[in-house]
Amino acid sequence: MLKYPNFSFDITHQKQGQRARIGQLNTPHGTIETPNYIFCGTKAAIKALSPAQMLEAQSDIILANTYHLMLQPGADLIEKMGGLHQFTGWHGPMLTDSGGFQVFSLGEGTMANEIKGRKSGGDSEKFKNLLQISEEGTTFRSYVNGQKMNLTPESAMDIQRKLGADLLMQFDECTPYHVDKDYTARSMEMSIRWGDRCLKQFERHDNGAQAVYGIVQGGVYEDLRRRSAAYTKDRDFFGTAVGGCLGGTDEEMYNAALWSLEGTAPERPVHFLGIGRIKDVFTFVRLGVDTFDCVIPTRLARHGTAFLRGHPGETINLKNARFKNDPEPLDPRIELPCSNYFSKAYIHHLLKAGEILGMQILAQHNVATINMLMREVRAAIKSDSLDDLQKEWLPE
RNA sequence: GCGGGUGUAGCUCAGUUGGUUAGAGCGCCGCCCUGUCACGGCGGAGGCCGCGGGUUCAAGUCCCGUCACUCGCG
Repeated sequence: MLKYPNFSFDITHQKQGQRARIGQLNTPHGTIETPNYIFCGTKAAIKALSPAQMLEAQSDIILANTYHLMLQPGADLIEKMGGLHQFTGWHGPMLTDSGGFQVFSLGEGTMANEIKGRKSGGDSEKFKNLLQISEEGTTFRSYVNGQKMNLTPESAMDIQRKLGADLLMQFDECTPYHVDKDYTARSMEMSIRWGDRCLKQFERHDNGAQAVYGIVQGGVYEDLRRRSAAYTKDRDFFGTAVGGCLGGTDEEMYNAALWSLEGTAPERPVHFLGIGRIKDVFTFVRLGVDTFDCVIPTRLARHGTAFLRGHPGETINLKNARFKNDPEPLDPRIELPCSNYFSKAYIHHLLKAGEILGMQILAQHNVATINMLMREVRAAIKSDSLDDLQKEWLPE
């Protein structure tokens, strides 16, 4: 039985009858307060931001991706370089995703495209790299050099062991949206078997430095979600992650998450894979989610969009002409030049001129804003004032 | 002064032997992005085709004139 001696999750505050909670997630590379947000450094880099800039923005934890790093530069090299912490210079807690999502995204394109029936923006050639999904695992072509590669539950765990992050994900299949319940059920059952293989492989090399999360699948179907949740609860996972397709609407997403979380082990940390707009944080913190990860803060930043506290709709598009003459900074409440010094006019100009600095400023601003959100959410859970805080962040 | 070239979208240019609502790239305006193959994706606005005549059923395309810019020669 797996014990995870160097990890623990302490729930320090939870009001009777509510799922929202404050916790401390302890890892060999430090402790983070939860709820918290894990920023995506897919290829062992937060796009446009250095570790120092991430710390300035008060980030606690980041994530990297098995799939991308196995292709380039390879898990063996990162192991040789001392693991991800040493390699990247990020010395706080880290999580690695298992590569399961890429099995899906390479076949289908992005989640949003798939749900909305778009096929990856017209360039479907880009997404024909997936060769096969079978009980054994997956076969695909490297987007780096076209080489045929494969990923199995065992190899996903071995690679994550070499990468050396603190928190690991089991290998799973992220079930698409446009498949029937039968396919979703079979996919979920396979992810369960894959989860068992992951735990077995993990245990074989376990040295206490890492901890594994099981992933709840089951698409948008209540019985499948509950069954998958019961499975993760029964196994020796350190944490529970909610993954897969959650549906196309807020309501579908809420239900899928609810069904996933109601039956999971309440004492384990809960991670919500791939979700993380401001409204989602408010919604899912109330369901007991402890950590989020999402590419949205950094991707939107690179595309010119800033998260803004108290702005209807969460974001503003700095490329809009209305900011051309706007001398005000983004948000004086954040004590960083990215938010309280540079004018919107300047950021607008940088984006229009194609200067990298524009993306850097917005990326750090978005990260800092989300971190401010998480701090305030934690405080609000403690003082039982989430509703009021939500009104401040998301006015009508 | 003589000879040649060029004038088409904000910019740089395509526009077949004359033939439907004149195109592209960039720029401009806006929308999109939820376990990142992503400084990306989608859409929109915008043209007395230098100007004036003419030939023709039909002219951005041919002819004449004119203006501007440009190159060469005096």
